[in-house]
Amino acid sequence: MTFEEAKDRFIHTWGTLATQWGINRSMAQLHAVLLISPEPMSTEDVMEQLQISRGNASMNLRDLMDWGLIYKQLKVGERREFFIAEKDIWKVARQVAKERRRREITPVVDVLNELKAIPADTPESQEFHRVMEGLSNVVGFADNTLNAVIEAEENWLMSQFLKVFR
Amino acid sequence: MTFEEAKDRFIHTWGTLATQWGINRSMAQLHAVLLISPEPMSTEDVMEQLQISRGNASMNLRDLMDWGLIYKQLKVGERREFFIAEKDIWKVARQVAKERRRREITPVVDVLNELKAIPADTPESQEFHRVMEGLSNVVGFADNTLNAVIEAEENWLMSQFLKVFR
DNA sequence: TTATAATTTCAAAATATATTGAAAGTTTTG
DNA sequence: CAAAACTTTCAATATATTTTGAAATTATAA
Repeated sequence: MTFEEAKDRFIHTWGTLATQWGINRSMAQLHAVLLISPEPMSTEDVMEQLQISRGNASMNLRDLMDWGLIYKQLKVGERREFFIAEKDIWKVARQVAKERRRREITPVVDVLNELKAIPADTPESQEFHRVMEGLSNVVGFADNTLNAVIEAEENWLMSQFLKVFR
Repeated sequence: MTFEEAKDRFIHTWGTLATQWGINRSMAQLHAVLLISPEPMSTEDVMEQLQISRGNASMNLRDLMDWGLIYKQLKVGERREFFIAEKDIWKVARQVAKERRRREITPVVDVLNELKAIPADTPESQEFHRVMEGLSNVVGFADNTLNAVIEAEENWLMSQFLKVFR
């Protein structure tokens, strides 16, 4: 496999994976392209590399900035904006964990807490209560895990984790 | 909030959450309905409760069985098939972790290993190599975490985990 | 200030995904 | 075996999501 093929394969794989995660292909591929670029890239650059429209590039680059995965970079004497990706992959993971926690876990925790409070008098509502309790535990676990990733500023915590579950 | 409202809220919330995770609404709602039902339900039952078509119910019930989240149950003297959900929520979590690992993590691990092997001679390919190494580590971490959930047969392992990251 | 360059917005079009429902298939019963 | 009861399949339809591209907006330079 040549280097060019490898790049394409990575960009393509990243895009496919992302769609399974509710992230659109363009956004994932933009991220992939910027991740492996040693140089800042302009909007034109990424448009050309991925063969996507200006609007698409603009919107998804902005989303990537909202996620904290890429930054704008200005070049002196250049009017255009350039973009660079966050290259610390653990930081990327922390950002993603943080966003997903905020968007997906927190609302569910709130709903489950509300639903746990429903009186459990009939067989039906008792079953319901049991299920809500169980889900609370599992979601709490997911929440803890994401938090562990988010809070892990130093490597020792990560390596300790890896040790426990070797 | 009445019990009926709580049920609806749960079914709706579960369906919404699922779409963010690449699981379709019907499948998630079918799962929710069966989870909180103390009794086995027939296809007709779930069709009526969720107001979905026969084909939709049939296909998604089958998918849920493939995921190991629900089971068929036969009633004596009944010709129809009934369905019950796996009620052990930790088992549900393990099943989901197992499926997602198989479908999402494993293929990425393979691709990354392949791409890590690309010679790193130019600045571009060196950057590429660095990124692949970093991603390998992060994906490896996700893989370990999912494995921990999958392998956790006993509660002590889970509680130990929770302790580490309190 | 005006012209120019670059970026953002958003309605329309394209694409992808989910759902329906009727026909085909399967299993059970008499 | 044939009829009835039930389940599955899949082409057509509906819905949701993504992408485009041109117009509007904003920022910079002359």
